[in-house]
Amino acid sequence: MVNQNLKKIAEVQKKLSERIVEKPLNIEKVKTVGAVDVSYRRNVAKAAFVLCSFPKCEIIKTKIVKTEVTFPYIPTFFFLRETKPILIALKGEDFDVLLVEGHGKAHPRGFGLACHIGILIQKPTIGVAKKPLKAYPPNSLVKVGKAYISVGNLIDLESAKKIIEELNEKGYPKPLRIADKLSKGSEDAET
DNA sequence: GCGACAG
DNA sequence: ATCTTGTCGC
Repeated sequence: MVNQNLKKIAEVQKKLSERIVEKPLNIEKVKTVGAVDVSYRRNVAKAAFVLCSFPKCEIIKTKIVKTEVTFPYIPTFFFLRETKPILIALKGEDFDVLLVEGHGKAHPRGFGLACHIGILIQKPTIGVAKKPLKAYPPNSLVKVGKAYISVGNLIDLESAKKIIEELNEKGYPKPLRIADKLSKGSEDAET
């Protein structure tokens, strides 16, 4: 029964949420910001990674990796679908803070995709989503423009908010807009 | 079965 | 997210 497994996974999420470190991040020391977004086409997940300078946000590099889709989308279990393509896209990359398309702590069990990625890579991560989930911990969510921001790992909400405000462009953080556009791009000229 | 929420 | 016709607003 899939639901029983999800119940167990939900318990794991709760347990892992205790390992999230929420602390102020010295923005003066943030020089680069990374961003990841994933799009889908049939059974292929296309993850786009964008690296930009901070706070000027000049694009330093971009990258796209394709992987096979291994899991369906299930609300509040988004990480099952996106973790693998994101980790592959991040392989070998460096940055001071990472923006993740999806919620962080603003999740029913306080452990959205941005937290999951943040625990795995042990670097500051910020969750950025277009819509809020139905339930989330009090004071875990803040809106900047059209984006819903929450803590991923190794940062607090105030620091995260400041960074997103710096990167805000047309209501959404610039590097994620670019990652979104890239991941959806139709540069299909391959074998 | 009903209810239903990131992408 | 993706697919995809039609309609509304600028």
